[in-house]
Amino acid sequence: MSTERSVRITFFFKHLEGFLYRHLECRLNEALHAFLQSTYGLDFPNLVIEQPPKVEFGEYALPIAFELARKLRKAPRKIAEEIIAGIGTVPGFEKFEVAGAGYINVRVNRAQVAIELVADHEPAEKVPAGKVLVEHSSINPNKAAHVGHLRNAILGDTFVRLLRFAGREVDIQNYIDNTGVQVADVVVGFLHIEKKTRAEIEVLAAAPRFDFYCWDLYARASQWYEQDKQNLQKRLATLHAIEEGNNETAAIADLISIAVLRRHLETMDRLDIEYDFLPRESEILHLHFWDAAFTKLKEAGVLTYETEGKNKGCWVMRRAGTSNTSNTEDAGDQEEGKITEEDQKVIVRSNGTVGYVGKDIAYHMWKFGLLGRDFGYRKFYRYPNGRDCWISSTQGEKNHPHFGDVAEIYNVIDARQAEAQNTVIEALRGLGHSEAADRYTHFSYEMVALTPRCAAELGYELSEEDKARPWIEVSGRKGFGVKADDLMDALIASARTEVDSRHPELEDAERAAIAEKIAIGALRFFMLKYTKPSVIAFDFKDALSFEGETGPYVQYAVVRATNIFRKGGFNPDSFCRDRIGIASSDGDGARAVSTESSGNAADFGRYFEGLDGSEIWELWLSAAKTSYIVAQCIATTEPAYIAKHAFQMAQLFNTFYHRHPILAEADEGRKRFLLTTAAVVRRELIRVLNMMGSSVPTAM
RNA sequence: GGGCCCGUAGCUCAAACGGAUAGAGCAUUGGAUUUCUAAUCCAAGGGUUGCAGGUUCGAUUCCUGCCGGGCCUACCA
Repeated sequence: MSTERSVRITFFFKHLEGFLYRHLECRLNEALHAFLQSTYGLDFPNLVIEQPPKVEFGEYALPIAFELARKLRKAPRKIAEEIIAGIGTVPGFEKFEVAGAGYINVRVNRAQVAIELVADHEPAEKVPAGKVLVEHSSINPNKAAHVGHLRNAILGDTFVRLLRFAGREVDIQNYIDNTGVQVADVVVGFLHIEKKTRAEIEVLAAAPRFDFYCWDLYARASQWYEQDKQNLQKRLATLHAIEEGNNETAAIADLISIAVLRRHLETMDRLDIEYDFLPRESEILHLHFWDAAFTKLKEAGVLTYETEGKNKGCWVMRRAGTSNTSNTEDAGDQEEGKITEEDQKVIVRSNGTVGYVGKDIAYHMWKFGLLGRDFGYRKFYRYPNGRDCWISSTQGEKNHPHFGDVAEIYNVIDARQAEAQNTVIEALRGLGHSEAADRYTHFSYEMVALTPRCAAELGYELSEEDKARPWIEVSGRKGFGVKADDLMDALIASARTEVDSRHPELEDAERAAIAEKIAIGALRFFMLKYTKPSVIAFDFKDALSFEGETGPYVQYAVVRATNIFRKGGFNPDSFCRDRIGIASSDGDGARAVSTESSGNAADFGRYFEGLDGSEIWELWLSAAKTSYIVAQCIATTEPAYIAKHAFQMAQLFNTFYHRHPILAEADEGRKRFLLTTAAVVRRELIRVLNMMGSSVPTAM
């Protein structure tokens, strides 16, 4: 395990460039991998690299020696020593040391990381080929969006931003189910309960917050069905008329769904959430996507025709998650591929109509470019920034962007639909598109429910049983829930009260703008701080909080950093460039930035020494982790990590801010170092907030 | 009945791949230099990680069983 070998190993590093946390981790991984391979002939496909519990232990920790102890029949400490002796030097690392019973703690070259950060130099990544499609929101266009939809849209939009940060090209789609029962119910409400004419509905649809009107009407329609079961016939007739198209009822349904859809886009635009394309179920129907899919599904034997039992006359497929590996003894008795009734999912009903899973299969074949058909496209909505959002249409415009035909898809859909999603995946697999199925991710998350207390606040009467529940599910049918716009209004009003009392000197418009940024920042952070499998039991008290682990806490850290530069007469955005600017042209910052003047990046090493230095280093380290966290978020489809990261960095910054009065610092070199620290952290915080879809107010 | 998810401090949540003393926020209590500083900072108390086994050098994490809760399980979408 000579150094010669180490040098040779070094030669094969794929990630020679980069000194940020993520690059160093990759390089450490490769160095270790190569060493274990060449020395012990062992291959570890996924080596564990941890983060030590405390920064004093270093930046990385390797528990590998414990794992090797058994295989090599040696003490872990001994193995750890061997590895350290054999691995030699790795660029960017300063020291490997044995700790505890056999950990290898790894220290990085702090100054080198700092130089990289100051230069804001992120080496070009090898980005996987192909486009990514993220589908999110997908709100039924029959009533106002509520808190549950906010969670969906915020998760989806943040994931899009994370992917784009990682260099991926992303299409954002919002699937619109405009021909289903939910829309039919509102149509029934207008035509049969309120007995409105088309002209009257048109007037209502043009009024502000038409979706709120529909919210109530939808709940009334549900009640109306319960009053008299005969009324359900109206629903059925309406549904048929809508699916059929080309009639007055369908036209009214279209006008309603379009108006509500516009409201949804406006609501989401308040959160800076945009879409590229809105595929609608009506086009999946009218452009006969299903026919094309049906033929292929039959040919591939994915669908089977039932000739008896409760699903007689239906085309069914195996429900995902049910086992088709029947006991071998039984196999002889049963026909090949026979699915028990319980495990059957009806795709085509006995009356020949297709259910939503079938339509979803066709839609997903289209997404991967496997259907052989395409939508028509027309422009639908223009965002304030000038970008267009397109919608599906039977007859489209000639020139339109190319949608679909993507390499990977992520569907942001709540956990209740896991089985349906998995059934679509299995259908793709059954069609022989395993590689597509493997790149199909159901981005599953749990619902937003309301705490019993919150429900009571909203004026709902609760049974004793309900009061004892941890949460109560939102129900559109009952009109039970918190509307997205109402929540945003409440947040803005609450933030506004605070801003008014803190900054009476500011103009009204500026105070309004500040309150809005705080409100949106709070909301987005709130929806992101919970991990996906956690049900959010919504409560106004938690959501309206602007202190502690919240979005405004992070925004405030940035405002504080900005204040330092303003008071000091510096430009925070160009501060780092001005420090390092001239020197980094030959690509190697470490050498190029010499120690010609104190306060240069290369000088930073000494400021990281000692206890005080280590504390500041922890802040730099956090700032260096952004791309690492992003990669982790994408790999685990978990945006919560980015919120956690933002909070932790802000927390470290606030401590730093409190401990070091920067502008009062007498030592010029040290002052510049502290300013650079603030500039770098500020930049990273803004970057991370942008990924979470929020921006920073001018004052707080 | 079957499938999926959850159970961690008084409350709300973290702890990717099994790893070092299980961490935050809120709430409670006590403190913070007229400063770039209070939407902030520091400190204290608070834990048998639902229960019982198993695997492992090591389990909040993996396996089995039980207890408690949620969701899915329509010729609805």
